[in-house]
Amino acid sequence: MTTQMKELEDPMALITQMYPCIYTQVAPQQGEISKPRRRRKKNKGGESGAETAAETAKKRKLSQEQVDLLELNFGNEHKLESERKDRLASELGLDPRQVAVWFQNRRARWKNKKLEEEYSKLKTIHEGVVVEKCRLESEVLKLKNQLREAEKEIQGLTERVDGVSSNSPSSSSGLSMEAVDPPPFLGEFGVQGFEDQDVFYIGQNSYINGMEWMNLYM
DNA sequence: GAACACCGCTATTTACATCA
DNA sequence: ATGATGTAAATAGCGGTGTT
Repeated sequence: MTTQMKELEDPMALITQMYPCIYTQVAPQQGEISKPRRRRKKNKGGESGAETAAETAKKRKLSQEQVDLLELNFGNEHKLESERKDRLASELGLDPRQVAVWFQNRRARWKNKKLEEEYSKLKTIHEGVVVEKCRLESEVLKLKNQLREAEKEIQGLTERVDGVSSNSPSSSSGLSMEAVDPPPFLGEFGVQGFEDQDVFYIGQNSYINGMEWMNLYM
């Protein structure tokens, strides 16, 4: 087995997993038992009917011209009907069987190439997704930190308000925001018109204060 | 439905070319 | 010169399909 084919083992699994509908004919479905192929015996030669080395050598390696014409035909149509096979064979001075074998091998090479292309495409997409995941995770961390800060702010404000109201019961009519720093946690979620108050919008035109929001959503 | 031929596919072998 | 390695051609075995 070549190194290229070894490299394809994982890609195949990956692609099959991601596109089961596309590659069902390529790889066995999950749960499907792939029969172990019976191992082929080596033909050590010397049998009756075996060709001489010279005859075998003569058959080897098609000429560039033959390959060019075969490639041209393959480019037009990957499948080979018997009529076209016979015509090509006579044009090229080859056995129809050789033409069929050439197309068979060419299809296998083409398929391998396609799989490699598909694999590198999926790999690129996967890398992008991983980067995006990292970005979102750090965003989550950042937001959690912001939330923690907001909690502290709310806690501080609550304590100060409690202190003020217990010290001067006459001022129970409302908060005196002059003494309080603007609540930073509203940030980009701040509601127009409520910039100076610790309120959150919870939809349907309802607004609640920070502690209630915390109780609801934390 | 069994037997057969034909075809395509995958895995493997074989022969050759190239390179260190 | 030679062994390792890659590649193309060829083969084996299997399954699917159409025909008789």
